[in-house]
Parts: sequence; structure tokens; C-alpha cells
Amino acid sequence: MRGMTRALRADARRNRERILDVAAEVVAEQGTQASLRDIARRAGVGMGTLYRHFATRGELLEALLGGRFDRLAERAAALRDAHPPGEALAAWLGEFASGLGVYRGLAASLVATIEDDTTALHASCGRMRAAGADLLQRAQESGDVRPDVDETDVFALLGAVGSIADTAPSLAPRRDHLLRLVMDGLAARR
Amino acid sequence: MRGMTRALRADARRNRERILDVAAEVVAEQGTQASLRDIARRAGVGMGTLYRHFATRGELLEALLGGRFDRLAERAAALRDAHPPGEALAAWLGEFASGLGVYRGLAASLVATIEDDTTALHASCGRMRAAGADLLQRAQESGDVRPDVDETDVFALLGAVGSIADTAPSLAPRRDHLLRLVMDGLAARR
DNA sequence: ACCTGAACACCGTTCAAGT
DNA sequence: ACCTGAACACCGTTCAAGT
Repeated sequence: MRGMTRALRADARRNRERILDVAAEVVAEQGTQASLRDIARRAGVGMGTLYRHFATRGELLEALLGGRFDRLAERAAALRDAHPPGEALAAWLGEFASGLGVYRGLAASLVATIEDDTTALHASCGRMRAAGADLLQRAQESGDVRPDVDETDVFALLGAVGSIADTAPSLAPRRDHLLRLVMDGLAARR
Repeated sequence: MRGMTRALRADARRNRERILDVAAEVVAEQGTQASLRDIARRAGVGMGTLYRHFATRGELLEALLGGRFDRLAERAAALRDAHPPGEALAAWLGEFASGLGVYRGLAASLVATIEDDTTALHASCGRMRAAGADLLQRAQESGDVRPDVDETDVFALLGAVGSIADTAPSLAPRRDHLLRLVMDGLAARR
């Protein structure tokens, strides 16, 4: 569905792209809670223009990140065909977790996404999650992962741990260690 | 040294207590990110008065929660004497985790506390953490908990998982389940 | 010694007026 | 069809002026 955007007047299209370019910069600096006012200001457009193109902060993030989600979904399929179930899941979760680190606040934004299933961000990231759910199910059938967890558990846990470094930057160095602990908790006892 | 407060003029003491009473209410409603302006307003004091008594949001939270932390520290000692190491730790972590739920945003506020070791909240919650660290060490010596985790890992993980329900309220029902998964990840393989 | 509340510099969101 | 920017209702923080 990505790319199925309605035709825009030339000036509108330019504004939209300008906003996205600037937003990528500002979100990289300030995180997903970046000031929308600041984005509009630096893009040289009025607040109304920003709101016309992206009615919510979520829509803006979706435009910024949707492609990345789609790529992660594709990666899941590739890993599934190339590795045994347990390894495929572990590898994918690793890539997912490192994706959480691209913007400050992103992990929390994604966890918040679980809430209302109406947003663009929810849909976009739901497709990625579905791909992860597939890997999870296979890893459970092969006995690598305990059977009493579902995809939401895994998503929530990685999201929570991924956001630790955002609330306490000094914990950033142990991020991978913490993720490992969580993933060990998901492993089946045998 | 809780309780070692300098003598205050009678009106100042009354204001301080009034602010604390109202803050407890407002934080219960809005969480740890509650509007300080709202607290001052509802307490019937000027903004300057609030700031004079509590220079930062952290100081206000400390006044609100310090007693609770102290009690949790005492509980650690009691549990240590009454149970084998693994059980004592598990029980204490359970109480700690449910304490994280008393105010919305509290878990995140505590994790943020790790950062600057100058705040009152840091000190206060450090005493509680030290008590937990004692239980952790014993549980590691008894072979119940894997040796490659420290108290900060445990604190960060519980804090992260404890804050999930704040970012995504719909996940509240699985909070205990998620905590169980994390604690299983801390258990030693045997 | 303590208190008040206006002032300042920010937000997000909406909407009348313009092209 | 699209854009602008002022208006509104909020913040946190500071500080001159008062008692």
C-alpha cells in the first residue's frame, strides 16, 4: 500500500517532502517527542501546513519509519528460510531491537502504538509484528521458545527494555546485556 | 535521615503540608508528570511557594514516596531472615514491582533516578536498592540467580517492565506475566 | 523569612483569512 | 486546494515586589 498517495498539487508535494526532510533531522536531534512547532519553523511552513499533511505526530512518524518496518518484515521472511527457527527468531529480534535505537523515544512510541488500532503507525508496525509473530510461532513449535508467550509479550518486553536507555542514558552500554537477559527468559527450559 | 527537617515558620510548615496533601491527590490523578502549576493552584499557594519548598519535581516525589522506600528496605531485611535466598528475593521483587504501580509514571521516574546521583530521590531510592542488592547477592551465592547480573540490571528491568502499562494501558492485565518472564530470565540454569 | 503572581519562553491545536 | 500565522489554552521556571 505504501506509495499509494493521492495526487498533490506541486507546491503541496514540495512542502510535504520539505517537512519530512526536516522532521528526520529534528527527530534525530530531539527524539520522537520533538517539537512540531520547531519542525514547521525549520521547514519554513506554517503550523497549519504541517497539520494538513500529518494530522498527528503518529502519522509523521509513520512516514518517517514505515519503510524501515516494511524492510524488517521482509527480513523476517529471509531469516525464516535461511536458519533454524530458534536462530531465525533470535536474529530477527536482534535487528528489531537495534532498530528501536534509531530515534530516542522510538521504543516508547511503538509500545504506545499498541493502544489505538486506528493510527497509521499501528497498521504499519502491525505488518512488521505479524512477520515477527510468524518467526515466534515456528520457534515455539520447534521447542526453542516457551509456549506461554505471545507476540505481544515479546513486542512489549523488547519495547520496554529498548526504551530504558531513553529514560536513563547511562544504561545504554548494558542495553544488549539486558536484551539478552530478557531473551533468555523467553527460552524454553529443556 | 528522614525527619531531620529544619525548623520552619508556622505558616511555611502549613504550606508545605498543604502542598504535600494536594500533590498526593494530583499525582494519584495525573501521574508523576502531573502539572506543578495545578498542584500550586489547588493548594492555594503561589508558584514560588511550591518551588521554595520543593526545588525540583524529584524533591516533591521524594517527600511523597520516601517513606515507602524505607519500608521496602525494611521488608528486605525481614524477608531475608524468614526465607531461603531465592524465595526472599522473589518475594521482595514482587513487592517492589507492585510498589511501582502506585502512581502512573513512577516506574519511569525511578529509572530516570539512576542518572544523577545528586537528587533526593536518588538517595532515598538508593537505600532501598541497597537492601535489594543484599537479597540479590545471597540469591546468587545460593545458586538461584545467574551470576552475571547486578542490582542495576534487576532494577532497570523491573522498572522498564513496570512502566509498560503506563505507555500502553491495555497491557496492564499482563503485567504480572511479563514480570514473571523477566524473573525467569534471571534464574540460574541448573 | 516567607509568600505572591506576573513575566518569560516555550508547547500543541485550531481556524479565520488569504492566494 | 492549499497555505499562513495569530489566537487559545496550557506548560515550567524565575524573580521583583510585597508582608
